[in-house]
Amino acid sequence: MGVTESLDSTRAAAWRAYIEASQRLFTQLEDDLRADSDLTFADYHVLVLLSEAPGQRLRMGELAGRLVFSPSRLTYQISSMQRRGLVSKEACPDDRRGSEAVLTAAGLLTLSEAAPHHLASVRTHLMDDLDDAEVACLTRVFDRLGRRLRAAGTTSSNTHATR
Amino acid sequence: MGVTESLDSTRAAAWRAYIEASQRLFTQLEDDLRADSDLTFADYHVLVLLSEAPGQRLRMGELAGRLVFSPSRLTYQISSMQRRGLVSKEACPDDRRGSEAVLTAAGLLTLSEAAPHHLASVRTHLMDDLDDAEVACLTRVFDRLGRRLRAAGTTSSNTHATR
DNA sequence: CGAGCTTTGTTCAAAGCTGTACGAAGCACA
DNA sequence: TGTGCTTCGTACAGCTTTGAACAAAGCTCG
Repeated sequence: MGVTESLDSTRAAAWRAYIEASQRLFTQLEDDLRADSDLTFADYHVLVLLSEAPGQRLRMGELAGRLVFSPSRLTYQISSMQRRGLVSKEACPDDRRGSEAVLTAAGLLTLSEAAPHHLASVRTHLMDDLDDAEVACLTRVFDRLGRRLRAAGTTSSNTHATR
Repeated sequence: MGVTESLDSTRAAAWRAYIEASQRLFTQLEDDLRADSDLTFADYHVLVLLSEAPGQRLRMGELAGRLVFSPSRLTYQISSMQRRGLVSKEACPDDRRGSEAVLTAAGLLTLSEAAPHHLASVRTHLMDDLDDAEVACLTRVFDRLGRRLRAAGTTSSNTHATR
């Protein structure tokens, strides 16, 4: 019997469906990805972001921000990828504190081999089932949400009205 | 430029927005939860599921299935909660292989203290910003997705049309 | 019954992730 | 120029998660 009151029942249902399905979707995509490529979801995203960046390189901090990774997690992630030859790390020319992750040729190759499978997997598990209105709705909702959370994260402070 | 071709651009945008915002949302909720309760998102969900189950107890497998946890992860999760007194573990009467997790009084109390804060956090970070049509859309989309993935998981086999 | 196959949950080692503490730079302003 | 504050990324210790290997029951059919 419901501790769930305080979220009206249609919203509670939405919330649960969203959580559970997302969880399943992410694990499914990870599994597929690993089945045909030796990459993690995280690895894949690093490769995508680097491949799109000018010079195929990004500052650690920038990368961490976009991936929604803690700094230490990113350090770990990148050194793991470095060991496997997917990226290299260079000192940042204009800020001697910083370093940047750079996509290697091997990394780009790996990405280009993995991408078709991964995208197919995204399509079959998620996108093929959505009509255009639904896609539009998701985009609207999650764009807005992402913007709000990004903003909230920047301006410190714990703003969920608890008292 | 883009390895992203093969997903039309509106869908690619939807996909990215969804991934990033979800990631941010989950971390935000974890942080809030931990800030006012000593619980993890996982802990919280275990407590909710047990509190709703008849007899406030569930088989390990059942729980793992609903949480989308691997068996070993659930074993670890439950023993951690057991150490903290939130649940206990009993042998299953009718199947001597099995065991069930049982909610303790302390667990229930902890949940009832944490729930209002957590639900407030879900509201302010997500739900308050959604109009009814959006809620309906999310429910429809993720319900369907969840059902499909649940089914796919059951009937083994790797069905993402790769070849 | 009882020989094999399946299901349940745990264990263990290896890998991943978090938070805290730091060292090294930059930056501001007297 | 130098003193203190901030930002960048890393290091390390400890916890979490994963996957493979298992033991213990159940189940099926001859």
